[in-house]
This record gives sequence, structure tokens and C-alpha cells, in this order.
Amino acid sequence: MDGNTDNKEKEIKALLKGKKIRPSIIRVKVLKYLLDNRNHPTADRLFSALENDIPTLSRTSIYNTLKTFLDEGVVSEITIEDGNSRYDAFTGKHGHFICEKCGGVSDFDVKCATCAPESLNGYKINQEHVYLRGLCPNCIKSGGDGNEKNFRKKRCKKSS
Amino acid sequence: MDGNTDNKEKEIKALLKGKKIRPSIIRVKVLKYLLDNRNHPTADRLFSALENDIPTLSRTSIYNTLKTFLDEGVVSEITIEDGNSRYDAFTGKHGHFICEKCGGVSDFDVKCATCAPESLNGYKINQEHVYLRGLCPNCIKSGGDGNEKNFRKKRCKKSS
DNA sequence: TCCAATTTTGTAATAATTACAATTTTGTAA
DNA sequence: TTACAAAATTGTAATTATTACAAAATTGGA
Ligand SMILES: [Mn+2]
Ligand SMILES: [Mn+2]
Ligand SMILES: [Zn+2]
Ligand SMILES: [Zn+2]
Repeated sequence: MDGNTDNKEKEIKALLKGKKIRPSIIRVKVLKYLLDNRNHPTADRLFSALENDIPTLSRTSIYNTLKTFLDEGVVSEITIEDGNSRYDAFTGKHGHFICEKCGGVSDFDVKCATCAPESLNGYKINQEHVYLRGLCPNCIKSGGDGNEKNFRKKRCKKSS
Repeated sequence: MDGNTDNKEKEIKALLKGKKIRPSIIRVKVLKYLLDNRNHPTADRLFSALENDIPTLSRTSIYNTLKTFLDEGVVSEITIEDGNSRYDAFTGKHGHFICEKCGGVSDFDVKCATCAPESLNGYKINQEHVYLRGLCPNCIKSGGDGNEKNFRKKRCKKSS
């Protein structure tokens, strides 16, 4: 609990207040986790990461918090793989890469300012997502030749 | 059952054989549906569309078929919204737009040949997806002002 | 302090997908 | 054609992420 941590918490609270979200303990901790860890966690990963810190935490609260954040545009939802939404508090435009072997999701800068063509001028575009799937350097090194069959996610059982 | 239909079926069977997939009745009908209807159906929509035609059809067979197609690259999976995978047999590079009001998914041509930057040169990229979310012209006309809160999919009950 | 509004929690319900074993269908060799 | 193994299909049950909902706890201001 040094001054630095204190400062960051103040910033987070201010950020939430700016969006008319009451900065409850859970909300602050969820947002802090997302800002500190750019690992695009699932709701369940968030729960696991915070349950020690907040012993009374429930999964529903994580979902509630994320829904609030989504509604106010504090986080965005990444549906890069089916069956597991991931969440991102970094709001600058960027794309997401998922490794089909280790499942890790990382950021990258998309080349183009927008991928939407003029043919969509009758549409209102609210969000733009660019997702890549493939193999990360680590997994290439450790044996993957990159020619495996399409990765099929197994439903990933909650870790314990 | 005109000659045209016959012809198309032959093409589909040839396509499957070329991928070493035995062209069973279900597989041919699923692929035919996907080629005839570019509506990016969910597994359940496919089931509903074909169950009259194949009275003994089971949902598991739809899933089995789609998994086979995915493994051989005959279709691609669209995870533009969480909780409902959609499938596309059109393999040319294109992006997908989902209307947050009516849920319709449509194709568009992405501007850029690739959105992947040079910074990913240590990665092997197998797939590239561009997803847009917003409002389609129809839904804009019929009242949506485009400033609604983020669309949150409700789990969409199987249409009876 | 007190109270209404908000947040959090626990539990049950929902629904997409998968696991799996039984049944049916199919290709082919005899 | 017949027989049989391999492949495909089916039905059912299990899994699991998410949502619904009502009760309990917390909170901010009067
Ligand atoms: Mn990100
Ligand atoms: Mn498409
Ligand atoms: Zn990896
Ligand atoms: Zn629409």
C-alpha cells in the first residue's frame, strides 16, 4: 500500500466516477486488474485472480461488474473464441492475436485506420474488431510446426 | 430436382471428395445450405433449416458435420458474438458486420489486404477476422438512433 | 443515526456445446 | 449378392459459461 498504489487507486476511482459508476471495492479491483494485467482475462480468470483478495467475492459480482463496465464503455468484450468472453480495459484501437496452441491473447497495432469500406456508408459502426489466429513464437519454438489441424477449443474447465 | 440442382449437388460432392470428406447426405445438405444461404447460420439455425428435409436429423450430427468441415477448412467459424458460433462456407477474404438490433450478420470487403503489422513477423498467422458491430440501414430507419447502450445479447432461446 | 437506493451474494435456471455409447449406413472384398 | 469392418448418425446425458432473481449486505446522504 505505498503512495504509488494509492495514486493509481485514486485515478481508477476518478475514472469510474467520470462514467457515473460508483467506485465500489469490487469495481475498483476489477478495473485495476484489467489495467495492470493486459492479459484479456475471462470472467472466471478475473474471479480466480481476485477471490483471495476479496474472500466474499461471487462470480455473479464479476459478471455484474463487467456488464456495468460494458454498458458505460469502460471495457470492451473480446469474442475471439467461442464460449469464453474476454475483457479489455485498454480502449485504444488495437487488434488481438490468439495462439491456437497456448491460448494466449496478445495485442497488436492494426495497420489500417479502419477496415470498413465505403460500401457500408448506410451503416452505423459502433465497434471494429480485428482478430488473428495462429501460433505465437514460443509455441512455434516448442514444437508446433504451424500445420496442425484447426485448433478446436475444448471447453476449458474452471481451473479446480 | 432439375438438372441445375443436380449439377450443384455434383459440384458439392466433388468439393467434399477433394477434401477427403465422404459426401454423406447430411454433409452435402449442410454445405449446400451454407453455399445457397449466405446468412452465417448458427448450428441451431442449420438444424432448423434441415430438419424437415431430413426427418431423422439430430443436432449432434450438425455439430459433427461442422467440426469435420472446420478441420478440413471447408467452412470457417465466426465468433462475432459470444455464445453463438456461426458458420460460413464462403472462403474468400471478407469481413463481417453484425447489427446490434436485429442480429443480422452480413459480409463486406475489407479495405486492407492484411491488417497484421510487421511486428508480428515471429508469429504464424492462420486466420484473420474483421468484425464490425453497429446498426444496419433497416434498423436505423425503424427507430434506432444509434446511441443505445451497448447491445447485450440475451441468450437466444431456440426458436421453439 | 436512519433509510432508501445500490451493490453484492447464493442459488437455480438456461442454453450451447461436447462426450459417449448404441445404432444405422456404407464401401468393398470375397 | 453377401458379409463385415469402418464410418456416420443418433439419442441422451454431461459440461459449463452466463443469466435470472430474490435475499442480504452495504452505502451515501438526510
Ligand atoms: Mn487488448
Ligand atoms: Mn461471410
Ligand atoms: Zn502460444
Ligand atoms: Zn439490423
